Amino acid sequence: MLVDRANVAPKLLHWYDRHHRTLPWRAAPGEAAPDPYRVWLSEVMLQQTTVAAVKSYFAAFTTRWPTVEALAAAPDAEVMSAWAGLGYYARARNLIACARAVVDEHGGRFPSEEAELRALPGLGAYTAAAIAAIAFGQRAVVVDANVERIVERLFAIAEPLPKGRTAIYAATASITPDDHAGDFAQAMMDLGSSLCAPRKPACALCPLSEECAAFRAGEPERYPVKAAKTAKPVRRGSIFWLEAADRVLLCRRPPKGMLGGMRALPTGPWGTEDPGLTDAPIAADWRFVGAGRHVFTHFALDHKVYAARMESQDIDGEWWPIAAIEQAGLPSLFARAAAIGLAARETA
DNA sequence: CACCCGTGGAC
DNA sequence: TGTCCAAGGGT
Repeated sequence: MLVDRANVAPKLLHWYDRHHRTLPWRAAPGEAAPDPYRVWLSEVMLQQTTVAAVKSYFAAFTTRWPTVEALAAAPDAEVMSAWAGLGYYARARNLIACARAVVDEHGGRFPSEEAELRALPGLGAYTAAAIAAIAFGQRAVVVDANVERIVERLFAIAEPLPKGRTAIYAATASITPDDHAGDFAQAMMDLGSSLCAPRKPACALCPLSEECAAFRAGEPERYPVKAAKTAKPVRRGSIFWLEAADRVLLCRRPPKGMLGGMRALPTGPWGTEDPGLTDAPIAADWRFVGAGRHVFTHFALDHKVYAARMESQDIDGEWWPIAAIEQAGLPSLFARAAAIGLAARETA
């Protein structure tokens, strides 16, 4: 027996009326659509990032830059610093570019058509569809990891990703309603984050269990089917805490690549061997003050932190007041290294 | 298509 | 402690 496609959206939307999450960027079901700027900002922040992590950043950004015009007018460095700690920093670079494109090319208003949204920096297939549906009430097929998992279970699609995406998109399209596509998409997210979770789905409470092929087959946890992961290599590097007159030397990372565009502590390239003091910014009386491991998406970095003082500030870089190091906008790796340098300073 | 790109919480 | 993974996009 096939899934009764016509039943899915009504059942899901009814469940959403009762069980929807209340979130700062979201309208309650049936309410007027929220400000497209806020929808866009939240969707970009939520890319591969948890709701819990996003909340404080969303509040800070919308307080400081309430409109897309305000954000477009902000200096790059301020936006990058405000994003520090949230990760995937290409999103922040694209956020700036997108805000300026909306102001310069669209008169400060986000386009309402999915295809036009898709052409903006940082907006891929998912985000463009989500904004079109949530902010503009368009019928758009919104497919993220939650939707993929739910749809694979509903239709028992066992073909591994990414090859299975074609079938998943078609199946999602077949259950997406003409009206309330925004609520439908958000309902799928809420269902995926609660009942239809990756592990131990709560099928007994699920409004779609009667329609679900995986549930009827007794194997909901079979999905999603994923390829095996490869082990993360370990790289090694040194990070340098160089201070002079109550300031510490910071630099800015190259615009692309790891932590691109972010303020940072000096560090050489990261490789398989411990570089020691090879890439130190200056010859000095360096002392080892601590070590750590930071795990990135596709490698881990074992790093050592070295500290030194010098008399002059005669070296290229940005001499940042140590007392304000928390405001430097350092990504987590360097924020932790700075904490090590700071602690060593107090015991020196 | 395969690979690159962060982070912190849950288990 | 290790593993998985969260509202993906760019190249």
